[in-house]
Amino acid sequence: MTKKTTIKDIAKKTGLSTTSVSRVLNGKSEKYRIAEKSKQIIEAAALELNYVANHFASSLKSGKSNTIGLIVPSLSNPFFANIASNINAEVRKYGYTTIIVDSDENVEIEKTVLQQFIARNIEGLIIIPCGKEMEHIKNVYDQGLPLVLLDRYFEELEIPYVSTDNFEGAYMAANLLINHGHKSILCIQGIIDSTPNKLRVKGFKQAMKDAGIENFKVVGDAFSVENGYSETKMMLQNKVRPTAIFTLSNTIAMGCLKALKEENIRIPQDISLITFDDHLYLDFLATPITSIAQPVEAICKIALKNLISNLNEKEKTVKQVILKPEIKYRESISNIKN
Amino acid sequence: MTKKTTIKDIAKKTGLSTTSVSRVLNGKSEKYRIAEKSKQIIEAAALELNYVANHFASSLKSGKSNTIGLIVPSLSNPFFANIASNINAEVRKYGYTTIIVDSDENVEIEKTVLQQFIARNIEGLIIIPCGKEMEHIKNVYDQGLPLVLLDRYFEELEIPYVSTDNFEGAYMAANLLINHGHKSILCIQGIIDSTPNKLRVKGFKQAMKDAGIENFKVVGDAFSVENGYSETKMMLQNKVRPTAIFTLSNTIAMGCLKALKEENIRIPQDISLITFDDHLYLDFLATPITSIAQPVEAICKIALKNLISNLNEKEKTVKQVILKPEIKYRESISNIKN
DNA sequence: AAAATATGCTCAAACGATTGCGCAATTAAA
DNA sequence: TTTAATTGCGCAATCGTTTGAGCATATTTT
Repeated sequence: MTKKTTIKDIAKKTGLSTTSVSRVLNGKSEKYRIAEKSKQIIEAAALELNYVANHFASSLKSGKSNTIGLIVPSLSNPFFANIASNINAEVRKYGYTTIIVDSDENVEIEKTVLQQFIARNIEGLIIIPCGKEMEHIKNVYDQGLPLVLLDRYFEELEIPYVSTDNFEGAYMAANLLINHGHKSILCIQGIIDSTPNKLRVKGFKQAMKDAGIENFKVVGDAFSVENGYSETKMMLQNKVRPTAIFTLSNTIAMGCLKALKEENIRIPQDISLITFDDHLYLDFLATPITSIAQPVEAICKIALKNLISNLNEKEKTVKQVILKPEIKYRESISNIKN
Repeated sequence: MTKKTTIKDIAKKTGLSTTSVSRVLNGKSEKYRIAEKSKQIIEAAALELNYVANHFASSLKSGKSNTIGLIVPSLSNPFFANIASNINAEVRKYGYTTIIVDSDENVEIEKTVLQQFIARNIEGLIIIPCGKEMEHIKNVYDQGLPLVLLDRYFEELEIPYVSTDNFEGAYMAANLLINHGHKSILCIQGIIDSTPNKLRVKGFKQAMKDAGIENFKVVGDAFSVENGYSETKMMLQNKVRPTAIFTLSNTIAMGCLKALKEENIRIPQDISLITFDDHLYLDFLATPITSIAQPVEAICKIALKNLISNLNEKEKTVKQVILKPEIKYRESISNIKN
């Protein structure tokens, strides 16, 4: 890069001090009584010299970075990509900049990124943790970094989060299957020790219990297409098959669909399917898939409101918000009552 | 945030100078002959005090940020989200950090973000421009910032890019329709003055011309679901309908699908469909949709290789790479020959 | 034993911005 | 006219690192 213009260059050119230049360029000319004329001269010079403030320098001195960090486990998961998009737009409204990083569902990367974020003096953090560990997050929170967990949170921690009522969502889903007469259900889960997964499984099991159904299974271990695919494939090896599948994420559902298609299993004639997470494309599938939709926009809006208020006020309030999911009823569930 | 540990704290604690601390912590203890013992003492202290280097300070002084910036037009578009995910992973391999920003298909935001990136001393830039303006990009490139355009580029500029052969892709798509006997085709395009769009339209028209077909139309103006939806809806008002639709992106296709479904138009019996951009879900649709797949992974890998080599060598080579797309043949095209 | 080399470490000046304090010069009040 | 208040601006320290230059002490070479 060619040498960048600094505040000094402008000072030299205008014959004013760097102090005045800085003040004008930060919109503090009123406060520090810089003459209107000087202001205009400085602004003109800045424009002419194509000045861009060095973020490092200003941030180093002022301690403000005007940046919100966002860590997501995987941008190739439409659910998270969508969240990223929403957060990004929302953050801008508050005058901050988002920097987004993909942790690739890898806790080590997550930790590294977190360090980098701190090194970059981010003012607030929105994070969808991988879900396996929490100490590092707890640490930065305790050190005073305002943050909000999204989607995956930690029940035992006193840290703000915004998520969906995963228990309820799964309970609703399972119940829907039950009400359609299903008595043999396979649940393909995601990351086993993540809170949403645990709660979804819990909700699922509770529904089973309440209905007195014992013929169910919970398998799988990742929120990925591969997991959905392989678990479905394995299930299909058995002579006795469940009548319905409940996938705990849209990626898992995608893998499941792939496996079913390969084996020519029809939905819902041969097997019923319901999944957590909604997506536009679910409507256009061979059989549109019923889903438990999370209120993504609301989650993002609330998370940000929450975060920003913690940024501004000293005393932190630990708001933990759980929003209700909604069933998007489509044609993937057959009624096999009697 | 509670006060962070600085290099000074470590110096104080260990009784050594900040210089030595800095050198040890940067892995330069060999080069500057710091005693092994001192090194260990310093490392232990850093660990104990939970030291994280202030990125602003070091970047300010050294001029290195170790950061690659990525600007995408919309993370809610799976195609771009996928690119972001790939780039992110690839960048990490080279030891850099990516910061991703979503420009929301808004040139003004794109300009602002670019300024912010410069203020943050990014060392390289990967950008999928909105596609409408290029001066600001040309400017930073001329000032020496290594960058690579992805997907959307500018033919007339001497700037590195990696993209797909859009002309060829569209030509192939159109030809496929023609070979199936289609003689009345609707093309729903994206951002009109973006290069990929222009080339796709050109390829489409060339195929029409080569086949002597005059009964075609090119409509639309955005790479969005809404655009696909409304253009399809409008088309459906007419008594005379095309026999095939060619959508120039997967978002447009999604909107198109929505409209077709609402009006109960079947694919491919009532109308055939082919789209640019592939996605896993296209396989599971009511009728799996034939697509022109771009080699996303290769694009990202090459772009990064390109960028990194420009980072390291002084003299820039302007590599402009065009990769071949591939047809993913599925069942969305009916044969209506004769 | 003196000279040369190696070893281990520090000084202090940057990097580019922000900011508390203070000082002229001008204007208003007494 | 003197004093007080206002206006307009600059000095210089500071943020946390990095780094060229240099300085003792210890070791090796002659």
